[in-house]
Amino acid sequence: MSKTIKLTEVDICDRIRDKVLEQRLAPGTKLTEEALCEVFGVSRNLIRRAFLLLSKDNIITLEKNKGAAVASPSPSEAHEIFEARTIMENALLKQAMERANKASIKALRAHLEREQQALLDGDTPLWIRLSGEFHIVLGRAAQNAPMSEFLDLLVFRSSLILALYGNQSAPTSCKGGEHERLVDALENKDLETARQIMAEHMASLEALLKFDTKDTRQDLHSILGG
Amino acid sequence: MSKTIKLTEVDICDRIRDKVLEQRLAPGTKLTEEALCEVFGVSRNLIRRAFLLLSKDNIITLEKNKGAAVASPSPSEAHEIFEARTIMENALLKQAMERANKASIKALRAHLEREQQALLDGDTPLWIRLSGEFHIVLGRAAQNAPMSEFLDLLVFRSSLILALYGNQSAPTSCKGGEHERLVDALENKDLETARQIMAEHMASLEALLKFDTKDTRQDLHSILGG
DNA sequence: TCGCGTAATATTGTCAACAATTTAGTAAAA
DNA sequence: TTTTACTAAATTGTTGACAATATTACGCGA
Repeated sequence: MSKTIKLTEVDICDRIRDKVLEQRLAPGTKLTEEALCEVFGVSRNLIRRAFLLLSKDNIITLEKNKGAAVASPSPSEAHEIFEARTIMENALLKQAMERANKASIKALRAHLEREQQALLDGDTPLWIRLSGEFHIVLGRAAQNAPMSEFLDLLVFRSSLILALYGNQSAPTSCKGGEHERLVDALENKDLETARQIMAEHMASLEALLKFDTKDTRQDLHSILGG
Repeated sequence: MSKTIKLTEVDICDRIRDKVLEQRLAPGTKLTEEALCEVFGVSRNLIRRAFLLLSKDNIITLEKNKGAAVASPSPSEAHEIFEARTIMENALLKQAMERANKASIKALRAHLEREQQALLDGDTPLWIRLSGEFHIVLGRAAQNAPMSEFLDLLVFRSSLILALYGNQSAPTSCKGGEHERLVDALENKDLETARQIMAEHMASLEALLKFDTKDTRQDLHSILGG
């Protein structure tokens, strides 16, 4: 039997964040304390602390006496986040170019494998998450914790934005081997090429956005339960 | 009589952060819940939530069953933070150059006044805080909330680092009118000059660091009471 | 049917008591 | 004196009950 380790507020955060990254928790979804208590089998106290952390990352909104809801970034916020992300990805790319070693290249290649596999398996949520996580792994290669953690945050928020405004019918980006080409450029220490691929990649992501609102309700148990 | 508005966890965060920015809360200082309850006149619940937020910003460390202490960044963390800050200041400078308007220039000039006044008044803690806040105000001029908020964080953490490793005997930086010259360059849309001033400014800040540990204990009531 | 006010319900916020853990203090033995 | 074991105190972690607030449901009159 699996020993049930006592969950912390951070664990709960991560679980919820993952679902956001997988775009399985839609923006605007109301998160009630009671429901999450059941899902995670913990007390309200812990849930409330997790909410506090998530709200600090702008992954949920927390309004006094109104509770928590998955964040639903406005178009202008969306723009700011993509702008920030473009700048950060570029800055980190430069750092990564200088510092990437065998280990980080290997980690990136391994990640590409997993992306590929998820695509083959038709596991779309996993693939979406891995696509985002690629940029997180890439950021780690720059070996600057504050910066790569900030990028993490922007990647999470990007997921939220894509879930909200992403044009699902459009051919999904990242499938065109852009991630692979980025790793190649990194390995070859070809900063200019890497920058260009990244710029195109970011632009194509942002091009997916269509700013007309949609609204969805969801069942927390089925999403967070697993 | 002044109506005592009910404090939130965020208010308490801010109060503590301010003291960090003023370098009045030394790195390593233990923060007990009970003591802060008295200082702020709130329940432990709120203090614990404030701790959670502060720890997420790496302003305090929070260890299970051991409680909170003002963060005490290691030399390598310090280096990462200054590196990140240098990159972010540069990136934001470019954005600010493009977007700064009358209002932001005015805000910066007003801030310079306050710095000057604090210096004249001999109010060193206030001056230290305002020196840091200058960069926060400058960041705001870039009009990208995620990025400028990230810079805020780095500025706070820089204060911690300077308090820890700063060479107090050395002639303090920022007094040489570097902030003024930055605003001038910004107003003249002279990016190259601005970049150069900023680079020198950051370098001179980092040059103040001397990595030999010191250890201090402090009285929370007298520091946080006001 | 619609608007409005009111009561019932659900949800969030707060607090205080209790449990678990760490830290400080004390005394005995080497 | 130093070390160790043990006890007492202080500190942090957790829980559940209750208060405050918001949301919903209902009934009434127009």
